[in-house]
Amino acid sequence: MDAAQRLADEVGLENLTLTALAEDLGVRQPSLYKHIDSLDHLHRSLAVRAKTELASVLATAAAGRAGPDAVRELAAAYREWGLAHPGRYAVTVRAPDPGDAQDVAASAAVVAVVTRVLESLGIVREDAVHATRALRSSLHGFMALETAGGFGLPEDVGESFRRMVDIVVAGLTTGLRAGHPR
Amino acid sequence: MDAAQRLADEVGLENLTLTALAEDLGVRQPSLYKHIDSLDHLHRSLAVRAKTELASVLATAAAGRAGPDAVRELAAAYREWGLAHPGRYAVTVRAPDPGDAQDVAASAAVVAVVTRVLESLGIVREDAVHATRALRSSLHGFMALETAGGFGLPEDVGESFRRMVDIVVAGLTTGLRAGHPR
DNA sequence: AGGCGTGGCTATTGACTATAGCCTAAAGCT
DNA sequence: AGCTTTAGGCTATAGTCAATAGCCACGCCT
Repeated sequence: MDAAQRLADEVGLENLTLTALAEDLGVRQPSLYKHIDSLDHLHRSLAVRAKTELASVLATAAAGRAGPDAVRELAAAYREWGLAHPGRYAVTVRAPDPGDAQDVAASAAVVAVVTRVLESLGIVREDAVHATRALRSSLHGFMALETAGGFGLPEDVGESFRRMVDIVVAGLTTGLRAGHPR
Repeated sequence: MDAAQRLADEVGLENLTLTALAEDLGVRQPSLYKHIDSLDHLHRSLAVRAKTELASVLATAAAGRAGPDAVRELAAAYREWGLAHPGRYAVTVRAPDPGDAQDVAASAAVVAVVTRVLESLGIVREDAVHATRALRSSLHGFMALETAGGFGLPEDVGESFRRMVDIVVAGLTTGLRAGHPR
């Protein structure tokens, strides 16, 4: 698992092949099946680890903060971690199989951190679900486009990220004061 | 190309194999190489088509509208088109090879529509670049998570999308009035 | 009639996932 | 001490894909 994680970060999740992993471990490719059921199962295991790690990173970043400040710290930690560990990050996006309790729990842990932070913005109940989706979408979309090389223009990408987070924070707090505009 | 597009929408871009496409066309797999250079080249061609189509869909949706209303219409059209044509949508995200003029132009066309709409919100110059990135990130992130099955909770996903767009619109206009919070 | 381009085809290679079935060495039992 | 089980390797092999090489037939244009 450790080797798989490292390899995924190095070569990208899509290039994490069992052949490459076996070679990395100095072992023949079929031997890996003594440890995993399938490539998909490997991805799932990596996902559980990565989601757990991400939840902890986010929780640490937001610890002791509240409101807009907490959101900004969380967002910054999210992007930093994702850029530092592209393989791990890619696998966190995988939705869990609803029957897989461990994976579901790991996914929920990430969502829980975000929800807690939004709570500190005063967003609760079913508003929190929608707000969490909005924030997650923005963060993930940015990462997806950034790592896909989607931001061609010379403007600073970090600056864009900070501004996006500010926009979302402003929108979330405005929405609270004004009700939900339609 | 037509068949490839249709197949991609039906089975998903990742399952658009040359073998399947050849079968669909009633032809042997190597014969396809008389028409395309590689699978990657096929993706690139599909991308140019899809980006062009998306730009036109977005332009139509936003035509005759301005301000927040235009953004909402554009966003709704984006999601609708993406959900209706998942294969086409997926290929839209591919960043163009900088040396591929056609692909670069098609990508720019999409960005141009978004930029025009943001202009009608009063966002211009280098602010527009950051705002475009923010809006695109949100829209794409939402679609990516939605199509990956990432929204497990029962809350209405369409409602989440509308709220996210409202949040971003509110954030963009607030940011204008208040300067850029940091 | 000759020449050529278009668009098929078979055969084959090489990367990859996955399965079947064999072997060995250490662990644990009696 | 001797037997058995199990963990973890291995080879061989099948099946799916993309991709290349090289062949052939048809139609068109001179």
